[in-house]
Amino acid sequence: MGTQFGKGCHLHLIDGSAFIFRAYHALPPLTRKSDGLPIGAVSGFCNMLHRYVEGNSGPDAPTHVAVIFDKGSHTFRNDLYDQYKANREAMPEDLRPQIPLTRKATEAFNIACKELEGYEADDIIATLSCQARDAGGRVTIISSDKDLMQLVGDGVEMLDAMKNKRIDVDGVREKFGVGPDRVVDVQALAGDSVDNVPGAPGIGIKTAALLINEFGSLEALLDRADEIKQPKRRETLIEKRDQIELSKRLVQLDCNTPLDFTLDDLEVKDPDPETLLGFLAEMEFRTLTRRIADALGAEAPVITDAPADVPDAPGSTAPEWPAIDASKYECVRDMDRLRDWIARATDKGWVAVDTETTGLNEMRADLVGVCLSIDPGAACYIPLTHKAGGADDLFGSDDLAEGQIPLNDALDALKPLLEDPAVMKIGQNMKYDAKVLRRYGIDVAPIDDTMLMSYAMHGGEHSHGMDFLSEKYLGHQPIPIKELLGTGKSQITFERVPIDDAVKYAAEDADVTLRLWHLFKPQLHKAHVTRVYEGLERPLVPVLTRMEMAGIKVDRDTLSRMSNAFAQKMAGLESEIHELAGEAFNVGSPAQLGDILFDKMGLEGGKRGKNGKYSTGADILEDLATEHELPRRVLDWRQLSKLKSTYTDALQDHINPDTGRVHTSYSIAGANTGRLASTDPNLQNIPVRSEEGRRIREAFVAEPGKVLVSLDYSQIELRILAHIADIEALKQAFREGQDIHAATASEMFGVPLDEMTPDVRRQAKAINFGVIYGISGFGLARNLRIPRAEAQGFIDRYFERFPGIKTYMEETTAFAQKHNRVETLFGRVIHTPEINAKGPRAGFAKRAAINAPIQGTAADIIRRAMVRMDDAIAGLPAKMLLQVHDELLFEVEEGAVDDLIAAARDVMQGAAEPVVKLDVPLIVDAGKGANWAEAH
DNA sequence: CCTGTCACG
DNA sequence: GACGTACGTGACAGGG
Repeated sequence: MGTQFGKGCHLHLIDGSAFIFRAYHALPPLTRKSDGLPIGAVSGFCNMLHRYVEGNSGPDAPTHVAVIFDKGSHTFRNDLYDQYKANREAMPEDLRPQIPLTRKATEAFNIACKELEGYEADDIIATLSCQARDAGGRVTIISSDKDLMQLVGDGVEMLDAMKNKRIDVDGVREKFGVGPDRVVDVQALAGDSVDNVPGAPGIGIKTAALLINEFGSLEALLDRADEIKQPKRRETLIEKRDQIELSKRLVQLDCNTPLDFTLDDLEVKDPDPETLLGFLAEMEFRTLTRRIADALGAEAPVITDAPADVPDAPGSTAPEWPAIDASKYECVRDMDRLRDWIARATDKGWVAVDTETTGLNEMRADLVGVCLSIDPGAACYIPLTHKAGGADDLFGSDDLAEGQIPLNDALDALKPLLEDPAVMKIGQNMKYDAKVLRRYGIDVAPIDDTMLMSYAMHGGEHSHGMDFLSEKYLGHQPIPIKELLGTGKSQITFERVPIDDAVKYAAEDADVTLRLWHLFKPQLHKAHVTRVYEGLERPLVPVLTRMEMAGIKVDRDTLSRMSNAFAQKMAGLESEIHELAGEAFNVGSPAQLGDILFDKMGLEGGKRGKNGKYSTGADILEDLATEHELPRRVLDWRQLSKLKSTYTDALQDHINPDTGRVHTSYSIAGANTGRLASTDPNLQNIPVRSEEGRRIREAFVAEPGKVLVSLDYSQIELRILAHIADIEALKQAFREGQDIHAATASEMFGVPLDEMTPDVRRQAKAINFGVIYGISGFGLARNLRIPRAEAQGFIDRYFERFPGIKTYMEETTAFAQKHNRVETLFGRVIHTPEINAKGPRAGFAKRAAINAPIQGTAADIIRRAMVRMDDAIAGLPAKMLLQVHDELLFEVEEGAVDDLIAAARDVMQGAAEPVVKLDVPLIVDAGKGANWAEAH
């Protein structure tokens, strides 16, 4: 052992990605029994590794071995050619979570596992092959990928593990018609549809080989292309020379990848039975565990058959868990202890993580401490930047408290753990912690999030905050943060909390989170929401993290000027209003306004709300406006007041001084239907409907040299309704690209499309939206300002023309009444706990139940688009900034606008597939401009 | 802290 | 027959 790689050595290089895909496609979609984790590909992968190891006896056995994986979707080839591998299908959603597990499997077999950001596995294989060959050793590449055939020769061979067929120089010649040294020339000409390498159109492998053999090399061929007799072929070679040369650079493997290890690190090692069997048992591979235990002469660990017994009732925790006891948590104050925790977490494969900070704004808050928890009851707090002097120290020293690991030392130690692909990081609302840590240079991954698990399983049932979940599912009330920080004016920040108190609070949070994870993880499967969680909730965390941290540039001067203009106009309106009223009062007070309108002025139609005050909503003032001038003035004043206070004033306070941009925060688990919600500030309700309001969007601008691009789904909810309720007439109208509201009106009222009046169309539009909302005669009447009976007549006629809609509404409410939930097309569950209630609440629940699958499916679709978007635009100088339910807003360099629109539109229009094949096309409209008003 | 109002999809 | 209703959000101001 320990000899240097050289003559007599034999290196095996396994193409890990090929193994994974083979395993995935060869096996049915197996899941782990206890929790439903998809596991088919990992199982096949382990079987293949095992078979490989078993077959490695004899004189030809390798002395060195490594499994090589791809890493990152963007490589230097994408820089050469942005369409490289662009038509690759997205990774199946149930495969993605298995990828890190195959790395872990490789390590469990004690085989070196190598990858390099920005490089394909093929390049690493090429580099190692060259190194091994130059050192005088032999190489076997275990793969059947033709892209690797250029490496064969001089002691380098390939082995197709499936067919157990060796590929040597003759094998390559058989496949390509040329020797390995000319394989890239042939590939450059023939191209590759799988990797989207263009090549020379009309020339395949056969012709390419013929030409290369005739001219000797690609360069000679291109230089002497005019000698070719066939005119078509000659022209192609001359015209497409650039494209062919680019293709060669794409297929040419890089033998000089910067590796951070040497061949000697790849020496064959025997597996450690305990590690390997432990991993296999954790995966619950019964047969394979037994087989390998036999082969190793070790005892097979017991894998229980029963799924983990998970209590659903509050307070009934698993019996082996210790009680939650805040006095038992460790305070980590030196590097030795920290390293110990990190080692234990790495070994375990998962760790609950919670950060403590100076505030709730992730873009501004500073890190104060980090907590880890590995087992129920085993949690620690690592204080980092607590200040000396307690909460009652009025002058609060700025010196750091004693006994804390220097921040940078701790972060350096934590970074490998938090970024380790083989260790699951568990959090409650992990986006918060990920954003904070991202500002300290740490990219937390992979992650699980108990808040999102609860959301996937219990959406609509209850909230998903940690305190609530702990109380309900663990029967434990965590220490309220108020006890540490106080409230109101005397509130302190976490850095002022004495470390001893902080340990109890913070470590408890990590402990609770870990316990919730243990409870929830196996339940996802039973609740049939694994796909939803894995595909629609969890992957959004890194996407939103990037969007929120990018922020959007907002021009303060524009807002400030508008504020002043609004203030002036409001002052003018206010004095007019006072004049009309005959006295001064607070226009902004609905109570005072009501008294003026209905008591003092004696206008008709005063309705008192439940607090005994007159109602003065916009619809009421609108009605009064025909009788008196004052209500119109109030309406105008209110509009300006809204625009000023909520937008032109408040938005300025949200401009981050460090970035000059506004960073919203999206809550993933905020809305019942699966929609996102935007807070601090809400950038999903920036005015657009009124001309005056829309101008606020002029303050949302692109950086110099860049453009804002907006893409939005056209009528997505109506399209989904047409699909779900299966309304042929609507589907047809969408397929033909008709104006859907006009088509509806035509169908309902028998008016030909070319005779349609705006008013009839408007009514049909109101009905279409009403249907999505769970239509009622009252609601439609109010919206259209028509008598209730007339509205009911419209609805009746609508149902007559589109009976499928009525059926959908009835079936959906019946389903909800029976199951207490409804579902989207993608399996998102929305609970409807009020559906069987008595009284008006049932009506609310019914309409919500009708609306939820439609709104929710639309929400799922744009979530899918967002999850795929990063990969789709990876090669472009563009960033996704905002989501507004059916719209995505990007900031992109001017030159790349068209490319971005094409790429993003593709993703959005195809976002339902392959899980759902809609009967209607999804159409995405695009706009661009220097600001959001122009782009939208 | 709750309510009314109003901005968005 | 009466009851109150279009679906989903978040922010701000007023008023107790």
